Amino acid sequence: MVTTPAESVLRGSSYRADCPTRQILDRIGDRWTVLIVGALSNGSVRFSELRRRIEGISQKMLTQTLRGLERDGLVRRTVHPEVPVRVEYALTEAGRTLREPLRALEEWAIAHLGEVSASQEAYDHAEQPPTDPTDRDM
Amino acid sequence: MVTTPAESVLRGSSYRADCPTRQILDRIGDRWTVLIVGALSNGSVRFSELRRRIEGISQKMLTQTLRGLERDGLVRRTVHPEVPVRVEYALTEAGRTLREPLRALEEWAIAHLGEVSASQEAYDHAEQPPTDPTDRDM
DNA sequence: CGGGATCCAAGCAGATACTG
DNA sequence: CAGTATCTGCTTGGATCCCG
Repeated sequence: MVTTPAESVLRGSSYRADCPTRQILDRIGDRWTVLIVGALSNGSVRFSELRRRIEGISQKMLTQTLRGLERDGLVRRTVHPEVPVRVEYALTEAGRTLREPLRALEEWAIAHLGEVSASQEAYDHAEQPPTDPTDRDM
Repeated sequence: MVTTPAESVLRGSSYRADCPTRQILDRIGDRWTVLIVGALSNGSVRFSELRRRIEGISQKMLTQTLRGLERDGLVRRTVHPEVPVRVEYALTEAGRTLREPLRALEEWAIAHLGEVSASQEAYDHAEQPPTDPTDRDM
């Protein structure tokens, strides 16, 4: 089995902490990042609007995740010094490029969530501790 | 660009806990799942080999994550009743289809990790608490 | 060798209260 | 409105021991 010298995780090579996938997973692998990127896909959104859109996210997590995205250069934060402060968030160019692979993942999710759920149910249903070896059927 | 009426997260529609992206994120959004799928991309791998490949994963997390993948129908577990027990893990058909979107994500990571890191450094460097307004230089 | 069970530490995340 | 700060609970995950 010839392995390419590329540091591709998806090829099965041994990878350490410095592998790209690992890095990016630490960035976007959390619960909210991908959802926020999705919510910003169409353009600038205000903080409170964002909060309403994502529903379930706490204000702390929203702020924290937005900070992370801003730090990564994926989201741009714009403060409008108006009467009540207005803050807009938007994807940067880099952030916009993230939409594509994320969309692919979403499509996979939509296409396969059904069988995944079915598999889960089957798995959970088939489980019983084989404490008694004499009763092994089913 | 016409928007489809689909419940697409990446279009910015409001999404709740039942949105597909949310579901799939709860599945593969953890630290190890994607890495394990990557490690299994080329075929069956034994438990201990898997553990060696991923490096940094504990036996508990490996077992736990593999169980989750098995439950989702993405990984098949095969026990060979040999002298010392041998257990092989392999992707199922559904699991193999996951490689594509994951590969897209990995490619994005490779292509953009540089600028992300640069952005992080710039962000971290520009930060200092403006506690004293009279001392604003540095 | 593969993995279940337990114990425990650290980090994640929610609720609340306060600021500009 | 858009945060920051703190306190705390819960989950995650590592280490260890033991079993088949």
